[in-house]
Amino acid sequence: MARQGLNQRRPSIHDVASHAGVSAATVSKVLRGVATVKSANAKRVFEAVEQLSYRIDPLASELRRSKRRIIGAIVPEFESEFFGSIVTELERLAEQRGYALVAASSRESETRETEILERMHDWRVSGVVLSPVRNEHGPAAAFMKTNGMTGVMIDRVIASDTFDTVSADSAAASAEVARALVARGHRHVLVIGLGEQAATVHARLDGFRSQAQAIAPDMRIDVILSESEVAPLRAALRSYFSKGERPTAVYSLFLKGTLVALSEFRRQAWHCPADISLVGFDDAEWMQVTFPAIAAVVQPVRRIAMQAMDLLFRRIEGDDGPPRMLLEPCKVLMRESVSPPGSDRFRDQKASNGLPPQVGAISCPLTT
Amino acid sequence: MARQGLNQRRPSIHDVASHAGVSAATVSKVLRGVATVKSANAKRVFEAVEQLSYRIDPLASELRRSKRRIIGAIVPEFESEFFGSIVTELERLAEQRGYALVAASSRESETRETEILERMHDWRVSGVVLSPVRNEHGPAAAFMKTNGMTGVMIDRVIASDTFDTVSADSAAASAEVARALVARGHRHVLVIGLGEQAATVHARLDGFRSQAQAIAPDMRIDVILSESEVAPLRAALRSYFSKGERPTAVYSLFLKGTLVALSEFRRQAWHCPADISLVGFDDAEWMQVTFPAIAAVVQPVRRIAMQAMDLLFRRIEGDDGPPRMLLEPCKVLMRESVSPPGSDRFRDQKASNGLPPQVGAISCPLTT
DNA sequence: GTGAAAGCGCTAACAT
DNA sequence: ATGTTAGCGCTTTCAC
Repeated sequence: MARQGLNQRRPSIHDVASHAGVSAATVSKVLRGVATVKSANAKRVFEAVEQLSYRIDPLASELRRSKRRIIGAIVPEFESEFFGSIVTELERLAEQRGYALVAASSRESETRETEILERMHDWRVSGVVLSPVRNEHGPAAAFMKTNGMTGVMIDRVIASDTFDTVSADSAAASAEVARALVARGHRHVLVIGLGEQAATVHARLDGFRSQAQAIAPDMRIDVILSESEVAPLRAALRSYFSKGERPTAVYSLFLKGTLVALSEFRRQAWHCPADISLVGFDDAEWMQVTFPAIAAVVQPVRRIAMQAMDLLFRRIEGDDGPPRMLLEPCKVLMRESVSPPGSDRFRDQKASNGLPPQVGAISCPLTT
Repeated sequence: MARQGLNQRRPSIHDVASHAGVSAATVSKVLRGVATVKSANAKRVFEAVEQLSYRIDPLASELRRSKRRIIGAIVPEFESEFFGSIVTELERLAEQRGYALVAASSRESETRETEILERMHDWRVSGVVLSPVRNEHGPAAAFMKTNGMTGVMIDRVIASDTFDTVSADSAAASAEVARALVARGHRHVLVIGLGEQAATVHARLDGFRSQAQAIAPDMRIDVILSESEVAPLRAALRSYFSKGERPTAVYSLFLKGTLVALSEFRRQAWHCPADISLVGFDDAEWMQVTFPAIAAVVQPVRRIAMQAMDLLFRRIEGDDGPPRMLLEPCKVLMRESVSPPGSDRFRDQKASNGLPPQVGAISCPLTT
């Protein structure tokens, strides 16, 4: 049985050289495609490479050339669809340009964020795509600036005076949510969010609030922002409801809040949307297969990744223009979890056949 | 405005040396904690390090020492909660031992899987945690073996004669699902799965089938296995239902199948669990906040990651015993989506108040 | 105790 | 057209 991990010393460029009867320099030239090599020798080099199944050690090579074809990516977590997709896209785009992507998760900690950044700096990465825990003014950004790192910030950012930023146009999306809710007659909305994600949360909240107030001055907007953890938000929400507050709709500014809201609805034995409507920022695959299907703001993940990489490589290639700030438009999907308040259209339907309502004919493509 | 990306040459060990008035060798010794350095000199070195904010270039250092403190991780995708958590855990465990984790996604392609493996081999990673697209016999495993790489395989594997494997005990979990369904009186179950994930799917299917047949020989089990894509599964499921087949329960062998099943239920205007029960392999956060809450098999993510890393580092440290095969027990959460067939307990409840049923008093902790 | 020298695997001038 | 030499940033004998 062939054993694993023998760690047989891999052939070096010198092994190839002696095998082919040339010098290491020649091998290097052949492999980097320098034209000035006699084709007979080139051939012998290729044969030796083949025989020894030699491959360049990219890290050694890049050490010598003092540049590393590595892009770092830092996200708050790997577990969510959103950041998972972001990393997937960044990986694809980096590899497209012949770079390797090294991804790490800050696990919602700014300390860890900076540590990762230090490591990436130690690795001499060519550039970093940073999705900061909090916003564009944290210690990570400061570290990048101080150390002259090349980077682009995404997602939980508004605008930086040092780095390019790319994010979803949260304010516009929130305004659209406001219009949709107002149009359906909602005049008392609870907005829930996480405090620490300052940049994004405020954009989302303000976008909603200003639009709502503009078109429905009688709108009452309650806000519950918790710290970074989910538990306090749940507690606050529970206490809010137990005080007898009954908004007709909830707008959650982030995915976990949507889950919290749903679970609190269950706890109160409220039916969505008959008793209360729900819209959440961030879409997820499951939201279109549940009953009711959950209305959501869809972030343009691929576009964000694309723009970020474009800007990053522009910087890597030497562009030193002023920092750019990109806002990419979201899509708002008004699904079944939103209906006019008190309309009870589902409840009414049910009375007729004794069954909860189902929208049978809708096809629900899972592909996103 | 301080510009980014200046790429000011970073201080090297020689800069520190001259700053401290010693040689590079001495600096190296101090930094690696060799005791035989006069403390006065050590102090000056530390000061210089501080002043220049010098940091060792780990890649250069490891080049010289011909070992790289890097662990590679390859997963089929980043987007799912399961693999997201796996990567998070692996990252944590690798860093705990002073290694960096470099994660990559094969995007369900065996070709890409091997390419990634080649790159990691080029990088001279110390070891690899591979979650193969298909199973332990694919080209990736062959590549690792041929090249004497150190590695552990997880998730979609049963047992390898070359590498350690760690996976959830799919068969046992499936048997438990079978018992639960049989106990509730189900005698016609549809099992759906994805064909290409051969290793896992078969363990899950066989575990279910043999247990069901053992305790309920009259059980009818239909099986729909599709290729790797979701679309054909959906089509097959739709055609199956449109033929008039009416199993009383569906057991989905993987998460995406659970979503497909739910969306097809909707399409048929069937109510879960009144009309049909549903259990899925793989849990997700949202499954406990929907109505009905979805019954699911919970994989022991952290344990899998832990065991994988333990085995891997044992190999890295030279263990060359025979390959081990670890099966970690799952938890089966029988939530509301499973009820006795035709029981209509929800339907009955509804008749009384004209509302769909809600389990109000259940608290649904989101923490997993 | 310390530093000069050699070298990890590779590349780039510079000779030839 | 090729090989020699020097060196990327670091570590490690091995003399002193």
